[in-house]
Amino acid sequence: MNAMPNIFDETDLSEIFKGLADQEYADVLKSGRRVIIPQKNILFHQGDPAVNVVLVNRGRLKLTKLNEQGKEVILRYISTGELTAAVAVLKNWDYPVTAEAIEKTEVTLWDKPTILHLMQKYPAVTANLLNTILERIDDLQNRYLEVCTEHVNQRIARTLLRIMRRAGTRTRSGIQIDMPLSRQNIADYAGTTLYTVSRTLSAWEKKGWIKSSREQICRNRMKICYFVRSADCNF
Amino acid sequence: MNAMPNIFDETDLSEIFKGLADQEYADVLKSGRRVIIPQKNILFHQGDPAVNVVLVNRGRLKLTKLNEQGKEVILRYISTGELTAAVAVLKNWDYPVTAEAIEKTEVTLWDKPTILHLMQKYPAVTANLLNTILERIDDLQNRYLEVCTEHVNQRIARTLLRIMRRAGTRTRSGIQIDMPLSRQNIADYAGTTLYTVSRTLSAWEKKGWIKSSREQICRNRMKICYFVRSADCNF
DNA sequence: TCCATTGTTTGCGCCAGAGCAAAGAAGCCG
DNA sequence: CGGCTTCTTTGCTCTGGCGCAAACAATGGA
Repeated sequence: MNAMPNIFDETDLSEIFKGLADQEYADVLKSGRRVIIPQKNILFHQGDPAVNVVLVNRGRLKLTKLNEQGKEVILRYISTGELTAAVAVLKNWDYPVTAEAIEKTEVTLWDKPTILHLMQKYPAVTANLLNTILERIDDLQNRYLEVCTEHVNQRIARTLLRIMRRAGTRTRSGIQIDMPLSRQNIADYAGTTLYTVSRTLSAWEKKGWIKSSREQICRNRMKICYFVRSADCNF
Repeated sequence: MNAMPNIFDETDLSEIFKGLADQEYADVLKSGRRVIIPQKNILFHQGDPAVNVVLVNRGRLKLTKLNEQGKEVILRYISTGELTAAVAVLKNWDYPVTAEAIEKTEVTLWDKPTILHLMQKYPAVTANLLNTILERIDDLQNRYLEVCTEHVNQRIARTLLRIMRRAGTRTRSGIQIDMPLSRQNIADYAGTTLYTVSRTLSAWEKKGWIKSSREQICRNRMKICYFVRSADCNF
């Protein structure tokens, strides 16, 4: 019960709650089930029947998709206040992706009957859900265009900028990504390889465009931080 | 007025009308504006303010997206009975793509107030709209994975299969694509180049996997047909 | 019928980027 | 502190696929 104030603080800006009165979203929240997922644990696997719509209250999920040969891409990171899996649940699909917690993550889960009920009770929930989905389409279309038409270094740059926009904090020397992000992760996001990412970032570092390290500014296991002086990155 | 029976015949299976009574969808249809777009004409340009939701009554639209350097991809073909532009209109965006009629095409257009009104009046319209959008997300996610992880020949094969699934008719010798489809189109859809597509198709033709020509089976200007013996295409 | 236009094929060269291997570097744990 | 694990870097090689150029093929219009 004394956890309630935190809940509101942390999910205050959530896309799903826009337009709801305080007590309404308390209702929405408490009709869901709260779960803590330890770092590196899987919330759901690609191919599992889609049961729950997911809201991230705290932490971050990585959504990945595998092809038949076992090659992987990162479709998206889901950060605090964001939703995922709505599409699959509403359509009675299997999850089309795998969701892994890249840090200790707290989520709220609603099963299909519950979310349908909420959508009916609070039209704003429907609208917000729809909005979320529409943004994702736009993002995907853009990234599809990019991966079809642009060179690897451009895609890597865009990947960094995208991630910074959603997980970056300003510091004196630039914008810092504060989540664990390996070269492999960047490669999976940009549709390239570990080696190419490493070479590209090294080159940029020599040019002074970025600074990458494992220093303690990021307090995760990997402690990788990227600093990008935005003036030099005019993509 | 004597056009009305045709209207119903041709749009009968439309995704937007599922779950509506006959007179209800008559109402939906007639609250839209009918327009004929000649072959090769543009219905809307990427970057224009998104005004109308579009239903294709007859014919086919090609949705393309350009990047800053002028390189193009085909995001989708919109065939008879299918919708497009709902996302952009609902979000008050500019159209994120360009829509061109690849044959003489008849469409119904609804502006934002009208479509909102219809969505309110007929919940089935909302549901069907949402469904359409969700299918598109899934398709995009799959294609994004493919373009990131698969080789060109696989992507070309998938492109053909995808287009055949949606614009193919069975014949004695295989499945025939009956819409104008150039090597460049296939390239833009698969994220590769004209030359690579041509070489790949030539190779497949030598193997007897496909037959491509400009014969009169397709009665469009280009008259290109692809026959694929499905047994040999186990992608 | 002939010419202009539009689409297709194919030879050739080149290079961006993949992939392997092997050596660092950083963090973790006992 | 030392050894193990995880991540990163970089040299080297190789090739898939791009892109030009030029010839060829089909269509449509005058």
